[in-house]
Amino acid sequence: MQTLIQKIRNSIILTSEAEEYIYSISKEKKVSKGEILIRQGQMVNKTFFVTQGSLRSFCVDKEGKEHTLQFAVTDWWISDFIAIYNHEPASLTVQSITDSVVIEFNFQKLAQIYLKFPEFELFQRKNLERHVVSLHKRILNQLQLSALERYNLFLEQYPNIEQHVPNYHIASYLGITQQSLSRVRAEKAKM
Amino acid sequence: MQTLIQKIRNSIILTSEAEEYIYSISKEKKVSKGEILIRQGQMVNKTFFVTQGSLRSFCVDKEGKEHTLQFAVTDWWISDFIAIYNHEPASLTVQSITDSVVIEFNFQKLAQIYLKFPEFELFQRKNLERHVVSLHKRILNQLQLSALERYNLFLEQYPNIEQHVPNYHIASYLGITQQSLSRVRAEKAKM
DNA sequence: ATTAAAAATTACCATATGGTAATAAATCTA
DNA sequence: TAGATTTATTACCATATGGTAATTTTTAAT
Repeated sequence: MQTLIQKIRNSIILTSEAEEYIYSISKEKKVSKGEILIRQGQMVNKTFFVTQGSLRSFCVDKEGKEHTLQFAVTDWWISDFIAIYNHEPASLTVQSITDSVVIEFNFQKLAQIYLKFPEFELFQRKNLERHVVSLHKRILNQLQLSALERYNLFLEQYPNIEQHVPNYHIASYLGITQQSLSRVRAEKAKM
Repeated sequence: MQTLIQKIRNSIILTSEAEEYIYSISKEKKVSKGEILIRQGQMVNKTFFVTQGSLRSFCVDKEGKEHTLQFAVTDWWISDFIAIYNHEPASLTVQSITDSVVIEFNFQKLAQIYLKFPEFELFQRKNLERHVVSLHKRILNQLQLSALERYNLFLEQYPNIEQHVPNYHIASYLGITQQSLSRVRAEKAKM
């Protein structure tokens, strides 16, 4: 929890009232490997801040194949923003990849923070700006890089995740099959 | 310009002082087809709001191939947010696809609006939230849909753009070559 | 330590998409 | 309207990635 508070203080001045409010609407939660926090098809009203471990969000297509939208490691937020924004059932599943610790927020209560403590608008705008930039980069990478290049970039961006995340999850993030990733890794090893 | 003012009023209460400030930091600009507003490699300090016509942002990879990140039609913003956010030269080119009218903002002056008129934080947060959701969808579509499915979705999302935008731009947005798009269209026509 | 389960690799062939090039169609311009 | 230019299509073959399935390796459980 201290890590989140610190993160907030990096953007804005956090009053003790606001800090108290944050504590009042959140709770720390230990989740074990494989546990599902948001399930595709169900209504979503939670957002999670990761303090330990790693999680991912993914959708399952009509053929049953999984596609990973996001990996979340320490200090990242994860939820199904599409569902929350559109007030519709989750199109994503959020699952813990390792034993993890998250801070769970009720989304509606979290949304009220902007009314009660308007300084959080700035905090959130900064978060969203950063997020938009990383999504733009992801899209450009997907458009112009080969599977090998995308994999190398992934290893740079998530230097420690490889030990914890099975390759087929990485493949589903990169937009290739696990077999293709395996081939890519074999080629890479040769070089 | 009225369309932007109206858009702002949909989110927040716009004081006359704020409205005046907006006028003072912006200028309407007519741009003709093919004109380049931001050039890859140069420093960026402008953001554009489209009131008429359509534009696109794209990068050119090492082999000279273009990859379209975004199409912007009436009521959309376009710039190179990666460059602005990271204070680095443009990685994108922003080009007018048709004769268009845009409102040009100096980005630094626009950024000051949050200090002068904090209500704009809410306005921008809403914009960014909507944008994040559409980017999440785009990534999921890219991961799970075939070229044909992505093309059909594109036609739904940009129902009128097809008449104005050459197919090779659409192809570069979908992540395929123009020849592949042509094949996809031929198959589609058969059905 | 042994067994079972999960994950990763490899091989084979299938398929979608890419690249080059030629042609056709559409659009622009004088 | 004629000619030039741009855009789109098509054909051919090449290549990257997908799908199925068998095998090996790693991890987890008893």
